[in-house]
Amino acid sequence: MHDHAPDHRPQTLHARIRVEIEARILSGEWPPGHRIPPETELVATYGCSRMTVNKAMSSLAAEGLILRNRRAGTVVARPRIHSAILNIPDIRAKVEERGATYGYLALTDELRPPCCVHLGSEGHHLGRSRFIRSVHSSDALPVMLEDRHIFLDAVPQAERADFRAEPPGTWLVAHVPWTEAEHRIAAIAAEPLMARTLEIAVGAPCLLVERRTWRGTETVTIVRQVFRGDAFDLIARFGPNSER
Amino acid sequence: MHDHAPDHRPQTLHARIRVEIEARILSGEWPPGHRIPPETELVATYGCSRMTVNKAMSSLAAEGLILRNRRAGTVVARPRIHSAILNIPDIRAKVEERGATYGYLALTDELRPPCCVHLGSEGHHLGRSRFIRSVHSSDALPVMLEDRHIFLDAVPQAERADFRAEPPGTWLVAHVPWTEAEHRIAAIAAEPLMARTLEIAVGAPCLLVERRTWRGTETVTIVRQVFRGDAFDLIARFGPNSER
DNA sequence: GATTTAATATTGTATAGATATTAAATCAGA
DNA sequence: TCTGATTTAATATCTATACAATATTAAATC
Repeated sequence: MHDHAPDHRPQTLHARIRVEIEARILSGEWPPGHRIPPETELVATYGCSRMTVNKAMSSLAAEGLILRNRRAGTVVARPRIHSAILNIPDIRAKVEERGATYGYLALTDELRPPCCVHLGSEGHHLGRSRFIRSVHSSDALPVMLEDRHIFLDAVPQAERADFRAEPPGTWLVAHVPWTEAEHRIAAIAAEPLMARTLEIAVGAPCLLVERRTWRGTETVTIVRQVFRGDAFDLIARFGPNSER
Repeated sequence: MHDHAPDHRPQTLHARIRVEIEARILSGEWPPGHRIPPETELVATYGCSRMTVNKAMSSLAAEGLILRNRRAGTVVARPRIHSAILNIPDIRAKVEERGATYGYLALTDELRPPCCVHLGSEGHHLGRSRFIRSVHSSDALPVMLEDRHIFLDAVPQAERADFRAEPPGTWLVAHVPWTEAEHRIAAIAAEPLMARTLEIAVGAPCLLVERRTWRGTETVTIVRQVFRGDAFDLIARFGPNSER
């Protein structure tokens, strides 16, 4: 096994500038809304021409990580909702968007010792986590059951957050900057516990969404959501030039 | 209603070059693998500097529409599989990747007159279509039932294609260039016909994927796929800098 | 004080030229 | 025929400069 984190130092100058700024954004050092130094200043710090800085910044802008405006300058973009699939963490917004009343109830909320998870191929060691099991409802009809781990190494503030009123998903999108996510989506039959909680028959079809979210290399959260099959669809749109 | 196709002529030179080349790719005039004139030649045809051409081409490359190599030149990329969700059209590849034997059987194959579809909000008028209902199996176990329309206005060659041996999804990815797609994913209970075809119990959970695919403004295909819930998952990965 | 006008900072676009990097093509030598 | 060195075509990067577009700020005017 010869993989010491393969030293992805970029070869070119504009790429170096790009990743340095990107790193500051992803690490949270430059949070959404933070103003990025103007090109002239970056030219001075990196000792290169403005075209080179411009190339780096343009590419970050093309990725949606920053917003640029003439005279107004450049700021870190706030994390946009990526695709409709990622909308699901914000089930509250989805429910309210339809004019229904959103409801949330935490059933379990506890700290868990470090554990190994086997989602995906190899088991990665993850630190302490806060575990929340909750039910989410639309107009008093329970539509989703959620088991969520939030890993405190990545998000230490989560230890003191109050999840009795605010759902952890909502709290996370407000408090944690840029993330990547991996999803597994499947159709399953409701097990007795799910069926009782979601008020459906045992064996009724449910949509299972398992999501693991990262910031950089650290795992932020792992969620397992079970939706009533008759109440929720996922919508996703892709294309070569989608959502740019 | 004042929307005469809002004249999206680009304001800047590099944008103009970009969309002109993009148009040739999306229209199929330059199919996957086609070699694009080198920068020096484009400089001559557009009468601009090489940096300007380079900016246009770099942005197409960043979007994955073209592949560029020093000395080797620039070619149109072949439509890559976008995300694991879009992998599903290529169920054949998925099955064979696991070492299983892929099987395909067309149950219905007919031409249908122009129709209106109501997927999404408003009903768009779509022209004649070829309709194929088929079963896809893994090691002789039926795992997916597919109803597909291919719209002949967008893909006239589809009228003469032979779908007895080759699944229409496979044929499409090979013959139709860049597309966008919209998906709806849901969990449903197997209806009697599905249950009989997929050899499962009536009411068993199934994953439903409805996909509508476009090229430019024309609808290429609309598919409705029902997967055995116990046999298939979807995997999707997203992030600010995913799949670049 | 409100409104218009001018100055200014910042990004966007474009040019011309220099050099570096890569990989295909060609050719020389064994 | 194979191998290895050399040429060469193409993209990649970088610099320096100029001007354009635009939003903010400051000044001037009513």
